[in-house]
Amino acid sequence: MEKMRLRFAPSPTGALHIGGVRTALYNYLLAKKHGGAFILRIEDTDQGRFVPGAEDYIKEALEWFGLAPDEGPGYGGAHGPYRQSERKALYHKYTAQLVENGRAYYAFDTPEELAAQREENPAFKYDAGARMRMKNSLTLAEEEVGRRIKEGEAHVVRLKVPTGETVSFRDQVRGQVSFDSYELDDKVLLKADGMPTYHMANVVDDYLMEITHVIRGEEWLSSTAHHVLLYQALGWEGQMPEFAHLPLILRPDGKGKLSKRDGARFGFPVFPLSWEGKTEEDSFTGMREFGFLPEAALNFLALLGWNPGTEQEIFSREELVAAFSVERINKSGTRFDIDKAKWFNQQYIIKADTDYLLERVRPVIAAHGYEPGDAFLKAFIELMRERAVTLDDFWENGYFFFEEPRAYDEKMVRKRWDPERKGLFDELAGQLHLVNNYTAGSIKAQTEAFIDERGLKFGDVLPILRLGVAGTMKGPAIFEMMELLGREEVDRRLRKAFVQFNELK
RNA sequence: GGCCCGUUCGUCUAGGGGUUAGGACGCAGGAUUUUCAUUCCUGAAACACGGGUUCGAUUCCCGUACGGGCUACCA
Repeated sequence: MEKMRLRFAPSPTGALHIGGVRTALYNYLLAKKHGGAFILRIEDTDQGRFVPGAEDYIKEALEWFGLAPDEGPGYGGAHGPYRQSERKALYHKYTAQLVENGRAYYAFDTPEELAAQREENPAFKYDAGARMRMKNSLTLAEEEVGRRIKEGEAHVVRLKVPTGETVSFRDQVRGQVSFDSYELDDKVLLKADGMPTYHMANVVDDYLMEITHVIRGEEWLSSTAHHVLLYQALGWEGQMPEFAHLPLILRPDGKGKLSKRDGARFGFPVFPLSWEGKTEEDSFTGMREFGFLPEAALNFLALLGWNPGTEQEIFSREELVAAFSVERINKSGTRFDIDKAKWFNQQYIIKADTDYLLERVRPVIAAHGYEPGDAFLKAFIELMRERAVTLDDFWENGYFFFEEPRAYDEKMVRKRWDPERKGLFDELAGQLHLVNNYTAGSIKAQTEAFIDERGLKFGDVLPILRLGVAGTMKGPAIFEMMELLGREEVDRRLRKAFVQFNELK
């Protein structure tokens, strides 16, 4: 069997959203499963929508997820160039061939004229029924056409869709899909600016790059009929790739496909990495910056529209490669569920290697101005990992490991603190300060002895220590926390807290 | 509007002519942890509707409804 070759072909029009990442992932998984190649192709044929930096963003995002392409701009490969803007000559060659064979034609109708047509008739389609009324090489005399082109008049090349045919193809996700050719319009193949449209470029490149399988979003399903027609017109039916159209990723409320705005609208990231747009409206927080682990995000994404047929939920990239199959891709649209994504992230944080987490938590803490040593940070991570859903939570829920509590949980202080007992607690603090060997075990033993001796209950003392040290009732085991913080720091915090508790009361 | 695609708990899904319709997230309750979280247990929660076909349909067929996509010299 020939080598499998799959491509991910985004257009550099801005940040790549999560649906695009999933498309890339599925392409990657299928390629790797069969020892094939995963190719990145940049579809930069729309000069009006080109956004500088978008290509780098796409590459960085893929690499963050561990989906580095085998071929692509900057990655090498024998089928380049991998930017469509650098392949213009190819598209010209094949469109010329199509015109010559009578499968395409030149059209001189201006955008304004077409707009006017649609104004008049909103259902207007430039198709077999309309083309003989338009200004093109089918209706104009040959000399006239030659003259216009020679004089540099703006023109496009359009596909001449045959009449009376049924165009059908087998989609690997949806099965047989058919269209009557009279439904199909004469798509523009080559634009007036000399760039190809997606339809032309995608067919030419997939053929030239020997792409065997096309996995893309469902938004392409309708135009696949045109692509099939193009393969036929070019004489490449035999080399036509397999198609698999993925269900769309829907907004959390199910109203339409997920779009750029939805991140801001629903308050969570729908992009892999943050993006600095020209305006605030055009800037987004990424999953990375939100505190997601790439492995977790990838795992979550893989299960959005595909399932292994088993009850396994947690998959490493390697396991995904092994388990993936196109047959198990779902047909229906899928909503982006941030709660599930967070759950995956939490699971990954709990199970991650400490050293791995160390490198990811360090910057989170450093962002707040603290650069503790590895030993401290590792101990901190072990204490906090079950309490963090995102990497940011290490700071949010554990900042008191680095600085004094910003505030005390007043409600709890009022509930647990008795001003009469300040002396008693000062005494306890004093005893703890003097404990030999400041470890969780000995601090605990000393506290227990104190409780016993004074006829107290754990509930009288532990919450007070916790509140004094962390300010909150939420957090890791109190004695472990105290050990990590150290004798002097704990003593300072406790003394200060008891004074403040009296003021609060 | 036209064409194409879809429809199992709130969400992601398994399943498939006869099942107590299974799992996961979330939610509720409980156990463990004298906090929180984790972990474990329990619970509520679904086959869009109408016709067929069939001894029997959630499952197959046809409609309807609903949802989505496309309908650009955007991808």
